Amino acid sequence: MTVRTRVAPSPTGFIHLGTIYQVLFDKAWALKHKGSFIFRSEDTDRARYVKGAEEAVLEALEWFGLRPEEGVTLGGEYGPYRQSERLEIYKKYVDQLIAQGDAYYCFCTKERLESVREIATKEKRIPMYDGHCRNLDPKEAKSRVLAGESYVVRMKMPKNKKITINEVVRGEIEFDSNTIDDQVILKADGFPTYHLAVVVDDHLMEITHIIRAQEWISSAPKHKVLYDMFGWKMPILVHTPAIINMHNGKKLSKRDGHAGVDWYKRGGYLPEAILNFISLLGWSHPEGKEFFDFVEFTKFFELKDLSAASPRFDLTKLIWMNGEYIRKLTDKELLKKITDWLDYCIDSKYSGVSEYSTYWKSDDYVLLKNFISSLSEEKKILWININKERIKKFEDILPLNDFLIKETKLDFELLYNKKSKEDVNSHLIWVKSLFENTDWTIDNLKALEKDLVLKATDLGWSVGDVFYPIRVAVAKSKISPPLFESLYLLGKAEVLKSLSSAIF
RNA sequence: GGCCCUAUCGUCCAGUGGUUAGGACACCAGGUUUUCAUCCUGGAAACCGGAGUUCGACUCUCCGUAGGGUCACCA
Repeated sequence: MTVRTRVAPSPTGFIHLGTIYQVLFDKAWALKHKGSFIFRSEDTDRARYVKGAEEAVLEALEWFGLRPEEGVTLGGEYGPYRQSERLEIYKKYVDQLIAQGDAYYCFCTKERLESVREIATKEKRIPMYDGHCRNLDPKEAKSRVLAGESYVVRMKMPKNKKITINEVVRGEIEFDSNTIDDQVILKADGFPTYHLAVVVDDHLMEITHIIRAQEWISSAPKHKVLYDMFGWKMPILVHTPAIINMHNGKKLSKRDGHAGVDWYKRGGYLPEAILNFISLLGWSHPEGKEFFDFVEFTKFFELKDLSAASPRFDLTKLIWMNGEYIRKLTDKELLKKITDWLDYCIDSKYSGVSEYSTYWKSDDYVLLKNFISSLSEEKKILWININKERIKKFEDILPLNDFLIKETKLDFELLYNKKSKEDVNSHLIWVKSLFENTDWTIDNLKALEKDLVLKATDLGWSVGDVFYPIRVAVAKSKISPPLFESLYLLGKAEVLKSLSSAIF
């Protein structure tokens, strides 16, 4: 039996990190068994449909290297892969269920259903459909349908039955059929609901393993009943842990800025780092390794090793891991990625703000881009090199390079730093004259740096005291990337200008 | 509230019927360094509670408790 897994997102335009998390396992499992991973679009909710959303999903999957083998826009033998194009198919199976007496027409209005729910809630009962149309005479119902009355179709949930589903991670889970609603399977607009469509499609597309988020566990018995009604074999069920937002303890929702893939793209996270990190949520490498790529993950991953508990999603560790991945890149690779990332940020219309980032609306992207293109190849590499071990995600590079890309203001108090104005002034005047007589090459500057260290000892100053005022005068901050490399990149004219304005 | 799932350091994961309960991030301290960062060394830090089974339970069972999920003509 060929393994076939699938992801079936609703094309709403938002790509949830949880989808990627799920796909990681779907894709890995299919790959591991030389099977196929399928992308199906569950676009049965016309109200939420967003144009271009399917392409966006695909693009995101590709960014992570989790490309489906088959599906929407990709083609395959089991199409169409868009549920809105499969209406006739669903209709056929709905009719079958009605004919079998496993489903029935329901003419209840939304208002009636609402009031039923309301009363139930008030009386502290479970808000469920009251079965008003369940026992309507099928012939009479049919004639009302033919007469043009608006209707939905509901599945006839059996009474007083134990429904048992088998789940790979959690084992057998038992449900009481009386606690499960007569689910609507066909809506008034002729579209199926998720429950019907997913069962029909998974069966027809010969899906062998349903790997999806754990919030679906409670709908599994509904699906099980449908499979039984059709006389179909249910695929193997696997439920991945829900990712919990550690700030509020709830599952990561799209209201949480960092739930969307774009947030990571924009912040400058590497897809391979994200993948590595999330694969460690609910799973661990048998050898205890922390760093591994997707291919290695696929090799070691087993569905049964998945944890049943829901992990809290701690960005801190991802940030650390992303930094590690950045440092593994060559200077050239990193430079390319940073420039691509800048282009992405500049081109993107996105203007969201986030509690985790304050740079998203900044013009700094353009300034930095211009700065980089103004550098010679040799300077570009030097620049990336001194930034590499100082950033954990690309966006960190913005504040770090403030003084290189724009006018920044000098804080004299910071410059003097409890020393006398006279001492600092005379020191800077002296340094300035040294710079003036220096031919601006990196070698000369590094030599000068060495001289200054020696000079400090002569003068009986601490080495730090010698460099501190230069750093503050030029970088306008007491922290900066390596000083002389920075001076070199800034250029002689700018450096002298900064020193002049620091001397009074 | 009904139903379902879950429970080891602050966080993510290991772990065995008898262990000094292990690793990573974060944190703290020290070292390297002209700042920051990187890097190195060390430290603090956990088995939700109560019964039961057992010679012995963090590990098995039950009951609590807590957290999460789900109860739509959304998926």
